[in-house]
Amino acid sequence: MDKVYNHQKIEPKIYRLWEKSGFFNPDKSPLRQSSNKKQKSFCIIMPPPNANAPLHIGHGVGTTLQDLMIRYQRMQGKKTLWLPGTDHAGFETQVVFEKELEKQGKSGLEMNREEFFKSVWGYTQKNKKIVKKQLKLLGASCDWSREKFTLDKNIQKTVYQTLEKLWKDGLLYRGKRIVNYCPKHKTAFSDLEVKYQEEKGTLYFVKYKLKDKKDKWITVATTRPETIPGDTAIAVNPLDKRYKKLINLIAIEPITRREIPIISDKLVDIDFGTGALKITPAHDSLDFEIGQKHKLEAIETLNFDGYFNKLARPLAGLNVSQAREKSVEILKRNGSLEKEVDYLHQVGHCYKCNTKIEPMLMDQWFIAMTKPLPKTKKSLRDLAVEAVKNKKVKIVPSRFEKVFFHWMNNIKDWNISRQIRWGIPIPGYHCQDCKQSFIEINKTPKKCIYCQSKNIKKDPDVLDTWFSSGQWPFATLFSSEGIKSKDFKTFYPTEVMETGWDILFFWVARMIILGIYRTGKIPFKTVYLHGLVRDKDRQKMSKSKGNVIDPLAVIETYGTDALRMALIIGNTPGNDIIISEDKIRGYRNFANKIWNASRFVLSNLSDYDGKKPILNSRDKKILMNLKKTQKKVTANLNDFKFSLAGETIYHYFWHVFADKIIEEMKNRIRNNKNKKQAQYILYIILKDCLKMLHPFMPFVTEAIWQKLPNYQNKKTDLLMINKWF
RNA sequence: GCGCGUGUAGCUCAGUUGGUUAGAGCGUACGAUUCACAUUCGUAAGGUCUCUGGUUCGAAUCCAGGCACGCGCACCA
Repeated sequence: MDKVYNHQKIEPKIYRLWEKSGFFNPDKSPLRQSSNKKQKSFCIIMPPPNANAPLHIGHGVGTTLQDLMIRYQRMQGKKTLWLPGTDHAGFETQVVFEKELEKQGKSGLEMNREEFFKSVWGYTQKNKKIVKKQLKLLGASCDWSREKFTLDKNIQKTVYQTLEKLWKDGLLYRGKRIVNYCPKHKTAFSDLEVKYQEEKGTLYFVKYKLKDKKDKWITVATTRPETIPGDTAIAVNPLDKRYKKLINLIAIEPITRREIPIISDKLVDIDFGTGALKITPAHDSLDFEIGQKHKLEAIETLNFDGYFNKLARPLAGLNVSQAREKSVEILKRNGSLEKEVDYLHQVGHCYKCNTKIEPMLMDQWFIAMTKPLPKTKKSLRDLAVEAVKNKKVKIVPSRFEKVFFHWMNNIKDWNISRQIRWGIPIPGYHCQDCKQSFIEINKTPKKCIYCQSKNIKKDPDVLDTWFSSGQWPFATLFSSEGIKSKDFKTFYPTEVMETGWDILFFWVARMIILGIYRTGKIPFKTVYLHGLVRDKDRQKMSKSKGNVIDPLAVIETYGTDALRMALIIGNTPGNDIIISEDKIRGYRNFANKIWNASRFVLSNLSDYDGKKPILNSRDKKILMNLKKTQKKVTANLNDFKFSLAGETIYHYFWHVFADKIIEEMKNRIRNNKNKKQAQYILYIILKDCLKMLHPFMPFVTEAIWQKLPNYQNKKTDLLMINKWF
């Protein structure tokens, strides 16, 4: 054995050894056969990394924690499956890819749909390979024979079937609604993709003259005077005494001079501004809601390219900020502007490019979240809330359950269509005659299912990525046989979903919703939410910020085991962690400590026969203490307290075993005092420590295990599949 | 507005249902070392556990409130 642990030399060899054994595959693991018939299964579906970039250190956290659980459970003798895969990540990937093109001086617009799709496909395939290589470097013991991609044929088939089911159940509908629209990316988003930022704005108090009542007016407060040409009413609260007499009168909109009614609706906040609200159904979601109720016209004055059209007359051809300036100018000139007040408010921005989101009226596909399922009184939301409420799905840490309920209570219908090119196409069709839309997943329809017209058009949009990844837990296990497949029966519901808290709504909630809806069963029993890795300035790591740490570089310098340990210790669920090189170096030293302590023990076992000698009470006490440590580590692992488990074994190995026990036994062996007992104790503790350490630091422990003497043929070849205590 | 989190050693963070001298990594001081390991060992310095009050035999831990920072959600136009 080398004097210093050489991770660069050993880690690749060990991974090859594991892969060659085939034991990552639960069907081939020998621990399975040696256990009783009612063997429990343990399955984690890996959150699929986006196939658009190499992994960053944040992925390292998830991968490490999952591998830790998987290795521990595998050693517990369970039929253990960790299923890997990657996500095509629709919008995310398209953005990254277009940036790449830009760097090369190209543009995605030069390509037609097929060419574009093909080049992105190639791009993701390349990244998939990199991701896979990185996962292996991290020591991931996942079953590569079951690897999946969100665009695999079978996955897409499952996704389509779910879509069809939703359609047939009346939960998927085509509707013209206000959606969040990014004028730069020219696509709609769900509510989650909008980031609100506080901004200094101006609240304009605008006078609308009353028709037939000279010199009388009603004043409304608005931050968006440029939308005035889209106004189709003014609304006041029915309880507002100030305006009671004005209800049902006609006001004159001050830019294009149209006549609009004054209506009453209890959604209007009496205390805001003047208590009178201008209603622009086409460009505001509350206004749209009120407009629907009162059957108001929705005048779409803003085009999808971000410029106003001729319906906004004097503002036509201007973008939003230009139009705002111009409208204020007009209002000032004609005496309609009562006053301007500085105003701090939250403005929605595109989470990717920070462009201001425009609420726009668009035809999109929505999933009804609060509508009852056929023959039940329960909605998709109800099913998910119920599962978490009665602890069928447990969230760790539990405080996120509150957050989950809060979000669920406010949930709105989910817009799943995206006006981009990379993703799973929506199998939707629009009839040009009767103007109705429908879903058809099995064939290309020839005519409209409603009016039989042959004048139908394929929907050009793709599905929100989260709609497909929201089905990941069962889609990955379905293979081609769906709900009857063997893997699905064996491993679903899966045991743990390990992911970051930042995608609790985006992903976890949707998996619970779609999992229960499609299979009737929860997708996983426990959700473990790890913290985000942040840099020294507490910034979230992201490629666009350029502050990512490349795990490859860290692994090369300090080794995977050191990195893993640094990511586990001090990392508690739901709390973010800051990773420092010093910490990683510290655990590199620990790996070396394990190596050298083992080297010492092994070099002193040459004349030992492996038999258990009679022990005195002092030696028994030492072994009792070992048992106590095992119990503590086991309990912590069962309780998702990985940091504590890691600290416990770290402390025991270094400061009890190496510092105290080895020193004592060293003297006894040298002086030939109870030498056999000393050798026995060293051997037993080392062996057990390697087991305990293996889920944390798989490489160094396996490498040493391979050098352990094999007394009475009792040693299993690979530590990886050795039985936990 | 509603909700959540954090505040522990110089720095970054742990602290398991309240229970002896509050821990880790790095850093600091002094010393050791051909004997498994300088990626080492020993010793030490360094903490009013954010503040105030309460419950308790006992509180970093539970409760109430204050201060500071961070975050999530929300149709206040």
